[in-house]
Amino acid sequence: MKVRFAPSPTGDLHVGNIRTALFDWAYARHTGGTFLFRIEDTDTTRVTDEYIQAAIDTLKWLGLNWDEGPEVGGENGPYLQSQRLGIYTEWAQKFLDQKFAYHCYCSAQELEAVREAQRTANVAPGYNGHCRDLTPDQIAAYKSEGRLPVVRMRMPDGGTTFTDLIRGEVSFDHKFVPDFVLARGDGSPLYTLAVAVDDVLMKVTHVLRGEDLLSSTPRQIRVYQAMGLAPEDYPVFAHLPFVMGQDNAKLSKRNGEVSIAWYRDKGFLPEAICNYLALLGWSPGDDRENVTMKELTELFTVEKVHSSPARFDMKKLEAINGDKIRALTIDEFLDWSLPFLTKAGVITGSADEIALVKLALPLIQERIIMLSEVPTMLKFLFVKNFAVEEDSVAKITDDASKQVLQRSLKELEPLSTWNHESIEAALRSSLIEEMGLKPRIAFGAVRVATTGSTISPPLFESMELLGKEASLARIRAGLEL
RNA sequence: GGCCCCGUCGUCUAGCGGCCUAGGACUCUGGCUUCUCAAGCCAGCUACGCGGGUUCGAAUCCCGUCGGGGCUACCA
Repeated sequence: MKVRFAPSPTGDLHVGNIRTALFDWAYARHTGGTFLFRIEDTDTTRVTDEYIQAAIDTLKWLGLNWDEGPEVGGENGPYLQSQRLGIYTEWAQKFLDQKFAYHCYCSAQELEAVREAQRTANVAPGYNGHCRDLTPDQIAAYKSEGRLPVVRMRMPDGGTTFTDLIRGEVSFDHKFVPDFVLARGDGSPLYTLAVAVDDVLMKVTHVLRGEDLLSSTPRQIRVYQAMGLAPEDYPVFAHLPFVMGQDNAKLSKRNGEVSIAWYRDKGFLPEAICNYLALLGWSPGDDRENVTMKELTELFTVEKVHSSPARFDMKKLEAINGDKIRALTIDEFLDWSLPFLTKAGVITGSADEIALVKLALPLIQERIIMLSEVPTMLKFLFVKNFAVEEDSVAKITDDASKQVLQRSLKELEPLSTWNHESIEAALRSSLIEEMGLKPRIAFGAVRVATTGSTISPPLFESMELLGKEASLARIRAGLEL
């Protein structure tokens, strides 16, 4: 049992690609089979080395490790189609020799004219078979014109029926599957050739891919036949439903970010992304939603995959990400947070800073949904030139607030033990009990003065970590505003 | 246009002929809790696209219809 993920990196891997990769991976792991990763870079005008590397990095970051493919190798390599060109040429020639395929000399303009005519005549579009049975004279004539022929597969009469693991039996009448091109005029292979040849040569048994490829399946099967494969040896197909954007269109930059890099920068955890994506078009069958990667491999089966498309919902992803963050141990949370803090310039990475971060993280673990919120939440602890946020200044310049700060200062200065219990006790008895203020009003003023914002981690714990000296200094500064 | 796929709350889904006056999660609304923001707890809103069958009985099976999507490349 071997499952493959074979993207064509014409851009950054997006949510749909990743969902496919995830299902491929989970299915392989579930069955104890092999997960093969192959790069389909036959479209040299659109695939770049950068995108290929990005695809590799993305899969690694997500934890979707592969058993065969780039970097890890394997006995069926190479795993970049651009390095396998000779193989495709060979097969194309074999198909030519066996008359399964033929040279087609039609020009792009001629083809377009045929299609145009078909459109207006309202008949099934597709290649009209013009070059199927050219005479030697005709061929010679085309050659003398300098035309470079493409290799075109001859679709036999009849039809193709196959059983899709997700959709059941699917049939195509060959009247609607025209002869298709295997190799370009310059000899380079097309997807239809390379994908089928590689799946056979790499001994792939299960093809899980996007439903956009459903109608190209008869063509792949035709190539298997031409390669001499017995029907029982054809790979099994399962066409995954789309992941769509909010407005029912395919996911794009317009309706939500699609690049996985964006999610990583925002501070989404790989496990949250995988968990959420797993729920798009699949469910364990009960009410479970929060699953670890390990549980996913245990629970995942293609039979449970839907046939209908799903819409991507950022809110749900965020909710799951929040859950995953809360499930982290402090050390894990620390490891994930540090890069965000250094990148934001909040800390430089010294041991003292890291120690303080570690003490502060428990305070914010249940109040954030993305790691990118960590720097904003903890900035007040590290900032050198402290200043109250512009929007919040007005909150502490009124007389009532001044009185609160004045009194706070008076109560806190003499404290010999500086921890959240002693701070709270001092402030509560004076501000709330003696002055008779509402907690949210009184503590709100102290919060703005010490953290610089109306939103912060719990106040007394924050002040404890900030330290007595800094806390008092900020309150004094607040009084000057 | 042709071919193919799809159709349960706003969204993701459970449901595979009676357990469904349709369950869960996210969102949203209201409340509780509360030092802010969260988290947590409680409550509420809202769905089987439509029309015919089959059946004692249908979200579940069949047909039609409408709607959405994909493909229709010397892209994948």
